[in-house]
Amino acid sequence: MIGSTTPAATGRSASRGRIDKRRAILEAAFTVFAVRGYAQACVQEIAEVAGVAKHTVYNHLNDKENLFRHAMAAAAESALAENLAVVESLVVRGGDVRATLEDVGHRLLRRHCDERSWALRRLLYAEFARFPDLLDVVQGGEVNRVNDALADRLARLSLAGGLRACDPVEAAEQFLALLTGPMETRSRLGARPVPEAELRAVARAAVDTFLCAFAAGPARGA
Amino acid sequence: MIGSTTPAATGRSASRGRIDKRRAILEAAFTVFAVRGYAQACVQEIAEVAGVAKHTVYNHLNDKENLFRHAMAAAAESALAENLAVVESLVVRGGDVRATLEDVGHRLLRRHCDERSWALRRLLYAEFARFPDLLDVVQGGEVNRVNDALADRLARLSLAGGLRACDPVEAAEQFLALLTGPMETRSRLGARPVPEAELRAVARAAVDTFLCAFAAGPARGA
DNA sequence: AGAAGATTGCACTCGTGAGTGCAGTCGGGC
DNA sequence: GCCCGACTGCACTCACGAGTGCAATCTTCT
Repeated sequence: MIGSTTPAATGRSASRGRIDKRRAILEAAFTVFAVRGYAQACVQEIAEVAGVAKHTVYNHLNDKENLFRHAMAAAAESALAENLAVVESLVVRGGDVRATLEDVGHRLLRRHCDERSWALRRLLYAEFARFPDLLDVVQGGEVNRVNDALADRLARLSLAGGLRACDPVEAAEQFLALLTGPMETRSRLGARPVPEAELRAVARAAVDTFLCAFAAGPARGA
Repeated sequence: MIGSTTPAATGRSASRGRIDKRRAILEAAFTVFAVRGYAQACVQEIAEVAGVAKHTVYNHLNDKENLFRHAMAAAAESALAENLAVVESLVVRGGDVRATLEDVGHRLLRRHCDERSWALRRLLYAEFARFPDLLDVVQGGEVNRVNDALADRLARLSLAGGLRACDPVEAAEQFLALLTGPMETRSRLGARPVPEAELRAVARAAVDTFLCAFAAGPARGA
């Protein structure tokens, strides 16, 4: 969606119409903001991409600022939901902790590396100085809550004997760090699409190291 | 320097003068860009902060774009030098690998969390879409070279028996990830000044986990 | 059909900031 | 003392984009 240059992904066919223009506007806004940045993005273009008149944009969201905030919030919310869904799926099956962690890690990495996620992070970094509250809207929900959810799961895993006793929050923090840290360089801020195999390799390496530190008994790397 | 609001850190006393105005301009430019972002920063203000006439800015650097690029390059270069200096100091002393790693990790974290570094990263993220070559100027030198230098040191450490045999590049990657990853949330994109004790704790935790995975013999956490 | 509200296209105001031109000033070298 | 080049202050042009007003049109509800 982000990379799309086609003018109206949502509402061109029903050009003059009814549907949820608002959603189309927010989506288009995020797309354009992602490409141009806040200041360079002009409302006119957002309206065009949304397949809507500029006036309509101002009808739904009064300001460019408001538009930006809501677009970011919407994007963050959907990204958060995706990540949480992945984390929630981390359940203690038979006893194959390694495979489970690798799978979850890999899926988290895929989310982390897609275009929308990178755009969200770039915009957050970019406009954070001018929109300090953005951090609460985006980061507060995005990173912290994923970390907390992961900590919950790791705690369960620990109690079930899959991991050694540890501070689950710290463990989650390090697991996520081992996953996402290496991507900063590998995907060039999202400019380079990282092949699946590489994602898998990074996830495997992260789990290797993670399990060396946190596995329950006589654990050992691959 | 970044947080300073005083108009001329370098060249106000010798207002009409000779010295290296250019350096003052680049520094002022980075300061202003860091606070306002590229688009919102106006050349007039940069000139004022540098203690220089707007015209002089255009004399030294033709464009706002050029100004931005050079300011970023200068800031990145100095940041890189600082980080490399820290990594270079990682030498195999007696045999206290853990203490050495913790010290280096802690100093890297301090660099990573200071205002200039965060500003540099924020600007890179922010304007990367409009200045794709920025990544070569900044990131190419910044992250990769620090990683490479660290990999060199870890390889030496490994040969000397301080670490188990491993891919030093991957080890360096994970060590840096364990260090910087947790800071993303803890310092709120650089808005929250992280206390020394916390930096030290993160460094210790990173080294703990790192050594669990990469220590030579019968290594074990703290 | 008719009314109400949303939507549209267009033209407009207004502020802002990049970049330039010019005339005057300063400082150092000859 | 004088010249040259860098620097300065000021006023100016110009492009761009946010936000508004208005009249016409469409959609939907009754």
